[in-house]
Amino acid sequence: MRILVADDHDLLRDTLVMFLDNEGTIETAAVGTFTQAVERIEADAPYDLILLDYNMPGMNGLDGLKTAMAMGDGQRVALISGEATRQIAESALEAGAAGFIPKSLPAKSLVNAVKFMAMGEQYAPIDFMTAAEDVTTHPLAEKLTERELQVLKGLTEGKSNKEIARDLDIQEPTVKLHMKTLYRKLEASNRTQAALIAREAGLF
Amino acid sequence: MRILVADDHDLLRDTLVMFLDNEGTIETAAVGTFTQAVERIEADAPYDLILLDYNMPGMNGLDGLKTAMAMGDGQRVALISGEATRQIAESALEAGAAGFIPKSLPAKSLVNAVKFMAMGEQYAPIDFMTAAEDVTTHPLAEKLTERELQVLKGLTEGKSNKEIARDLDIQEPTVKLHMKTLYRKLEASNRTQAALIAREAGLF
DNA sequence: TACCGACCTATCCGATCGGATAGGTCGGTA
DNA sequence: TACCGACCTATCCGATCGGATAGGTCGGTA
Repeated sequence: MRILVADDHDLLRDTLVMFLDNEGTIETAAVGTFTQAVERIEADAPYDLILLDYNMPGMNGLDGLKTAMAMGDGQRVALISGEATRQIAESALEAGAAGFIPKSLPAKSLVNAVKFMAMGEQYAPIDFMTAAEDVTTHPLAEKLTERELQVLKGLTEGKSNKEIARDLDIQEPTVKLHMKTLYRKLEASNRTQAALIAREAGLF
Repeated sequence: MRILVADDHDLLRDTLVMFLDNEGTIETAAVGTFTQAVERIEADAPYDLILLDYNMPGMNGLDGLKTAMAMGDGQRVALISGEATRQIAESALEAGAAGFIPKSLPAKSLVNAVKFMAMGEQYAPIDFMTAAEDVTTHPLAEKLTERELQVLKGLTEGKSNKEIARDLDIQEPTVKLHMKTLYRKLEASNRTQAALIAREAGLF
């Protein structure tokens, strides 16, 4: 069983490699950046499982996950992260990741999860996926309608009303209507404040 | 030598405890939240060194550090973090922390650092403190004049040009001038983008 | 059926923004 | 002294924003 670990935290790498090597049946490789991971996969594929740190250099969030999954003959790739939200975990699993591992997991569970995934299963810690729910599904987001969220997303990308209208295929006055509602709900007095509040709340 | 580790990442706790216990001369206790750490210190003080995770529940950044240091007869406390910036590390050291440990450290160095600190020394990894310097003193900030920074600060607070002008005691046209220059330097096409870019870069 | 919430459109208008143009002060340097 | 960069002010104008007012569709529920 061959596993590749890519994480810029040497400590996690060292630990994981040590625990996995102790299993006897597992052969572990480890690198510290996404670029190195890509090189390694190109030279050494296929792996039974690849673990990618969500916050490592070059990773660019889920982009790196998708890139890695597309490599070779369709690699099994799992995300590992200390800070990622439940939303990110869900997006990763939807995108076809082999699993999601929060770094808050005990070493033993972590090793078990890795073996589980290397055998072809999809893994995510139940408590993380459920417990975090209320916290992560931002209270703000619940107050907003679907359209308002779409408009807000455009705003947090620095777009003008006209651009947002074009992108959503609606008229500019409608965008303004949603903006007005958004300001009220977010307690903002202009678009810049609304954008900052949305970012602050971790939306998008 | 008695050491207390407080970190919500079970993996890190397990690893650290294992490595330190292997030393023979070190007795290690471990907890998962700041509240537990406080209880443990009250019951069990003094420790030769206490390691606190910067991002753990109840920690509230440097507040937890200061609280812990003030306990008992003046505890020696070090910060450990996976995500903290150089600025945070410096603030911690200035506040009198025994040291700062980024989680990117290899396991061996980490254990050595802990022992070093437990013996009364102050520790911080040289490369982290220097290498991060250029990154953290944001390149953006260097390109901006003092006035431009003041105007940008107002913008990131969601203020209008008129409000910024009043606060800085200059005329509105002058604020607009600085705005125009800011858009050019930040490669933004409107105030919302400029505000988001500034926040993204960690300014203010 | 009556009503409601989410959504969409149109029109109007004052405020603000974004950019240009033209002028100035002041401290520091070739 | 001549020049430059950082800063400040004023005026103008088209574009955009923010808010109000009035009207509509459509699916779901009392």
